[in-house]
Formats: sequence, structure tokens, C-alpha cells
Amino acid sequence: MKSTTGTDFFKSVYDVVARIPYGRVTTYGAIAEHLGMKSSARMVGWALNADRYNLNMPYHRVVNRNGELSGSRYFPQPGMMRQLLESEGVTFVGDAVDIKKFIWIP
DNA sequence: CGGGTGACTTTAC
DNA sequence: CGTAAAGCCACCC
Repeated sequence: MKSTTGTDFFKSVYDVVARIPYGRVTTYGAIAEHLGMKSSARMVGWALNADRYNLNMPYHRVVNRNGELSGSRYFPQPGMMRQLLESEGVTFVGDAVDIKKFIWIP
């Protein structure tokens, strides 16, 4: 859990994720780059993993650079992530979203 | 301070 | 398309 020391790294991630518009997706790299750590996209997903149980945010709109739903396996139910995205009008190409069309950069 | 870990990314074979 | 390896940074013990 985030200590009161205020790492705020997570907070930054949550802030960006919460800003993802409806029907759009973003990538870990894009968020990391926005935070100034483009070389460490891992931290983004890792940050979500830390609070996915406590926070209510559209983290299903966060996908990897290839548009694949790498995080879907960490969702409560398999296929839920894709279902949510399709529900928002996001189209898929195979097992990945049409990242080129729905990519959103903060 | 050091080692292990990870929802990533890129390059290479 | 598959696996492998390296780079990367924050967090935990």
C-alpha cells in the first residue's frame, strides 16, 4: 500500500488512467513517457497491479504497445477486459485492439 | 545497500 | 510466430 511518505508515482499513474476518454485506449509506454520514465513502462502496470483491488478506474483501457490485452489475465474474470472495451466501441484485430485508431496520449 | 520481481519494449535468432 | 536476452525503474524484504 502506498505509504504516507508520498511516493506519488502510483498517483500519477492513476491520474492518467482516470483521464483516458471513453472508447479510447493508451499504452504503458505512453503513460510512462508522460511521467518521464519512458524506459520503465513496467512500473505503470506494476502500479496498477498494486491498487487494482482498491481503486476503481478504467484500467481496462491500458494495453501494451501492440494493443494486446496483456493485463486481461489479471482481471477478476477472463475476457472481461475485452468485453468492456468492445462495449465502448473499441474494435479488435485478432486478440489486440486497433491501437492505431483508438490510441490516446495524455 | 543489495537482490528479487514485474500488467513493458526492443532487438535478435 | 516462437523464445531469449537486455534495459529499465520502483517497491519490498
